[in-house]
Amino acid sequence: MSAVRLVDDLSAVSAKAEWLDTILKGDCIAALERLPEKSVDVIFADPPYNLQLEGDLHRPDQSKVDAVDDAWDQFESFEVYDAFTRAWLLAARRVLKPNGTIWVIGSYHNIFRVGAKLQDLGFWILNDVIWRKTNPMPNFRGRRFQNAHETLIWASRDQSAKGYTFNYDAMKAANDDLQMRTDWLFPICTGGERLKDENGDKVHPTQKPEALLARILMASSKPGDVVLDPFFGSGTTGAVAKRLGRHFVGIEREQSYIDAATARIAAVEPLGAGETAVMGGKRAEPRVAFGSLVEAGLIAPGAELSDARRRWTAQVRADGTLAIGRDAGSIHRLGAMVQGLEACNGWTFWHVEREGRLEPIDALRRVIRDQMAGVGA
Amino acid sequence: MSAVRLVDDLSAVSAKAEWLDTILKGDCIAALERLPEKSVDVIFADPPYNLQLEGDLHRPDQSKVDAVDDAWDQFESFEVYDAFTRAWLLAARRVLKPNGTIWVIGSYHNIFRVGAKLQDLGFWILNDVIWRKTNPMPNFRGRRFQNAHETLIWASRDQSAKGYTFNYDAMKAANDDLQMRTDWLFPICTGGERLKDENGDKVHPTQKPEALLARILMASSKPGDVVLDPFFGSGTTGAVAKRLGRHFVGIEREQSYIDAATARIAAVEPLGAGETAVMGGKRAEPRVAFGSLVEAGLIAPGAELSDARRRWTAQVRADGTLAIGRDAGSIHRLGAMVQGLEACNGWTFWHVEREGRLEPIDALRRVIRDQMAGVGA
DNA sequence: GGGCTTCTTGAATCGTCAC
DNA sequence: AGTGACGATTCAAGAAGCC
Repeated sequence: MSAVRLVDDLSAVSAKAEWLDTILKGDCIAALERLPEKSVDVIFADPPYNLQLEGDLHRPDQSKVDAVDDAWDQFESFEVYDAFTRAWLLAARRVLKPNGTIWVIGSYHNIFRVGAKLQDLGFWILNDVIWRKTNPMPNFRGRRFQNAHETLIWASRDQSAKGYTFNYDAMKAANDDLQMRTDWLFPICTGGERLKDENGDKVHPTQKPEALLARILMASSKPGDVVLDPFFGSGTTGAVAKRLGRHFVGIEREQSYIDAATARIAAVEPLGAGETAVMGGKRAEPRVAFGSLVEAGLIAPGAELSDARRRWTAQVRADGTLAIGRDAGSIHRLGAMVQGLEACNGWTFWHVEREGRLEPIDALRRVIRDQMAGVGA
Repeated sequence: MSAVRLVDDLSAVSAKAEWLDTILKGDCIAALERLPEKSVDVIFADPPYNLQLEGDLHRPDQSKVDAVDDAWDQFESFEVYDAFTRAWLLAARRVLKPNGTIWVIGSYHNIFRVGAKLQDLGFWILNDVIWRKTNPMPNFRGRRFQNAHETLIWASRDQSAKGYTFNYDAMKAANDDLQMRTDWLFPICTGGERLKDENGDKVHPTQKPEALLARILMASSKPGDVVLDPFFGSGTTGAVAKRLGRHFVGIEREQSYIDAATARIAAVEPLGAGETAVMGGKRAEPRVAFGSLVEAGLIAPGAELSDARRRWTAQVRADGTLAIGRDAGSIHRLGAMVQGLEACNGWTFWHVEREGRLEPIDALRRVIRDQMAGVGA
């Protein structure tokens, strides 16, 4: 590293410090353009829904439903909404790191337009996720199904971006050891979590539950990552990011929302590093070559390996390869060969006999890894 | 009615007779253009998803996943897919009655484009509905969330069309007297319902479950209505429409699918008029429940329920209601009615005969609940 | 037959690293 | 940038096989 680059880095860090963990006031697109490119790991966006409400809606008891009729949710036409969507998605894409991902939440009023535009701009959809509401608002007129969900789209920056963060093992563990599905069940934001002003009115009409953001950030970010929310509103994204040990950047136009979010986030107590750590699986473990087991004396050259049912056996050679008759190769290649398959995980396929029982050689790899961890500690 | 109008009507009926309850062979758009305008009550469309698969996918046991790689699912680009979508939606809109509605099913690969195009063409989205799968294919590589749902869009022809059919009370009654929500739980189509050819291979790669179509048609059509499916495939729409006393029209290009669908539909026994009747609109009338058991086939429409001492019996109907003579209602209400009580838990009151013994229907509900356990949350 | 295990399969945009 | 080696990864049902 040269001194010049070091200065560059320092200036970048310094520039970062100005906007990390802050709320930028102003228009979403203009603010996005002020941020450095490729600087954000995860974007969560809850854009205006373009609700096309005609007149007021009344409950059966004639009470008026407090509809989302704020000025920021009014668009003249689909064309105008599409142009707005395209503009902010483009600006968001510029600030996203190459391996960053974006989440957008919406309802049937806008989500189809957002999804199509995401695809048009080159984003690559990874999943659509359904937030099933335990307590949705009823359909008061009885003319449709009760609208009981919202839709989230999760997308990477490009089709070719394979290095995005997905904490698969953590998600699976949190779901009783079953893969996390695309249908999530959460209550809507009510009670003590719902921000109210001094009159007892809700601060923001569409405040999202923290549990939803927590799952999103636990699934697709790492501690220390930068999380951007271009429609910050009451700051749920910032509050959850801070609590989970992620940095946040919020963009918001309305001062009343900024005030509420600022106070809210200030009151958040971050969890400790141990609590926010992401559970990693085998993928996160350091690589160990089979040969190093032989070198370490955990398996002697000449030892015999077999599969779990003792259908095939192979001999360990001093160079860390296996041999069956005249054939030789890696533990993986020979495992594939004897089974007639394209591929094979030799670590779990091959076993060694210890005290009369067959044990996968993966258990020996564990020994090596524990030794490595012990040295590092 | 004048004689002229009567003749016109007759000729219309005569013309109808040629295509009602038939499968039209040929290109979807060309066939749609041969149908009279404003002649269809409900359209159910399962268009190609444009899956964009690249390499092979293997399960952890190295077996190869049988991908949907048929020629009909291949499109050169989003632009080509959009043009295709626009063309068939326009042709479908012409044949739809002014108060008709359209259902389209898709996945995240295509549904956003379909939804946006629906809006562009003037359709008015009533709901998006989520089909949650009890048994979806896992994500074998652990790189994303398990894709556990598909999305349906339900739309009317115009924003101004307020007279569309929605059997609100029947849906509510079938859902334990709660409004039917937009998240529906069904298994994918397997077992005896899945059509196989003489080699035991599946006839169609994406056959939809009949329970899904049953709910759609029970919700949005009346007996005698005309139901059109422009991507008929193996004919699930036709089979369910016939069983429920609706007319169907199918459009399909491939002869093998037509042959399978023809035989399948010929074997369907229509239910009696009493079983397919939808409950009247009066909200004060007794209501019913347990529709999901019926949709799931755990209890067949027409089956007889009785109380533990066989003092009373009632008949199950396709919309999830019970009938005793001229009376109809939820399991709770009819249980109360026959006993002369204010309230009654129909789940424990009503029994079904299995292997000569009476078993409370609550035991069947447990089956459904077991399906739901472990899902979501 | 019954209970148990094993096998099969489903609309799927399903790697990463070193050389 | 292209190539090849490493080695990580699955849930629910129904059907079939086995004692």
